[in-house]
Amino acid sequence: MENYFSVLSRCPLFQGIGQEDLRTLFGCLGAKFVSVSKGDPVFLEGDPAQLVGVVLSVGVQVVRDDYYGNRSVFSILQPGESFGEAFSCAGLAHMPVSVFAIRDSEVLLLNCQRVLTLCSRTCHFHSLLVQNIVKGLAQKNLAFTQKVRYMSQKTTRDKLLVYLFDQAKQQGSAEFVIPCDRQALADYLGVERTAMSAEISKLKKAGLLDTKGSWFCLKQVDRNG
Amino acid sequence: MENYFSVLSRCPLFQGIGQEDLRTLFGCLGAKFVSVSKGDPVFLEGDPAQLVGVVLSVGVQVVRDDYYGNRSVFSILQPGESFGEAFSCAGLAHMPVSVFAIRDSEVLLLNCQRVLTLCSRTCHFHSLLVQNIVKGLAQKNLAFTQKVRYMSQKTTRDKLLVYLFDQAKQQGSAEFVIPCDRQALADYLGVERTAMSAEISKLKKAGLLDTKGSWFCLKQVDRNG
DNA sequence: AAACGGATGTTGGAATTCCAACATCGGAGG
DNA sequence: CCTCCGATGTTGGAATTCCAACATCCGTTT
Repeated sequence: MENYFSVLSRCPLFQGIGQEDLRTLFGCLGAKFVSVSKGDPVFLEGDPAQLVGVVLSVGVQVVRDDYYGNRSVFSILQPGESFGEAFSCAGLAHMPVSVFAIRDSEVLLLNCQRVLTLCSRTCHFHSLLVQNIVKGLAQKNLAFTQKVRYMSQKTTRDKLLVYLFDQAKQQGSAEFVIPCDRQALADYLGVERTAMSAEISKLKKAGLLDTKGSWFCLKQVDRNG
Repeated sequence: MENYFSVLSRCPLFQGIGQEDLRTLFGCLGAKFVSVSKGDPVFLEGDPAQLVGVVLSVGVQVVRDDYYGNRSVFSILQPGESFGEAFSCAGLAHMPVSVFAIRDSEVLLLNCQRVLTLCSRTCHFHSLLVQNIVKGLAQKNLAFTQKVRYMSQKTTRDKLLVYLFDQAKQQGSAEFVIPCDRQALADYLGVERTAMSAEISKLKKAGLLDTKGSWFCLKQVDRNG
């Protein structure tokens, strides 16, 4: 574990828990450090859904197979990211996805039930771990809620505008910087980059906004006139 | 609380916790039963995000205002449903939405921090409550993940097919029943009902599936020849 | 300064979706 | 059996999006 403390300390799951406490916690929870060879699974679809994993070194991907067995890559995980908690915490009996190492990798595995069922001597950091898991799940919920709201808008223009209004509100100013480039924004909103670009131009010409690079400025519209 | 035990016992948040245990739990957590008059807020946007609410009687809605103050209804909550946990658990400082009673209503309010921070004498049902919260958040995550995957498909046809393949897989059979009518499915997938209807017809004619009402049957396609 | 490359903007025709209007089906009730 | 009505399917033109190809801008390198 010593080798990975720098990763663990940056992992949202263990935020606020010191190195010594982590050691205690892992003992208490029966945490396992596992080496996975390139191409081998961390777990397979259909396995009991009880694990929460933390990626310690690069090269772990989540894959799912459709009804006809066509495999698609769901996500590629970075060191410090955790996986499996949504499935294990949702009470699913079986994992609906598989996780493979695409290189020789190390992962930390925790038993979700042991994490959530509190030990008799309630240690502070165990409670912190639960709060961190809850926080992560809740934050993903909020992120999903927003994304779905944008994607549910009918037109490219509306998706863009709802997103920009949200940014303005979140940043508390009609003038703000978005955290991604045009291509990433288009992908996030589920629209064509070029169509979005065209809409941005129209909005500019209509005097509704100004933008340069990642900087945007929404112009107040008189809605009563 | 006696009046509402039937609602509370059906609430996912309190699953597996008996009436007597609930009484103890509510005492321990300082739960508050609150009456809200029609039109009054349960909480307002900008309030500290620390509450988890449970709707006890009909008439509670979540609203949000955009950057220019235009109000839109986010969702209407049914008795037994909980609200606010995503915001309070995500560590937001302030509520990004308001919750209003649209009729005289009763709600139960819990302090999220007190729920997640375990009391020194770790009672079993307190742990259960935490697990139920985590389960709810995790299940919403899974539901969102699916919806986003469907909505991210480019065409109506692909959205529909990915959804149907998922259903087949989830129900373990090429023949299955979906839990909603055409209009609701179209809304869920973010497509036009009529466009979806047209796609279904095409797929039928192409021999790729059969359907009647909520019953569907996917035809195995020989992908190797 | 010139060359280069990545990000962004523009354009036009093909493909798709949207929308309204209407057709058809099938169950509930008279 | 008939009528009604909601759910579903069909259709055609308008609107939008998609896609590829290309233009422009701008910072970096040589």
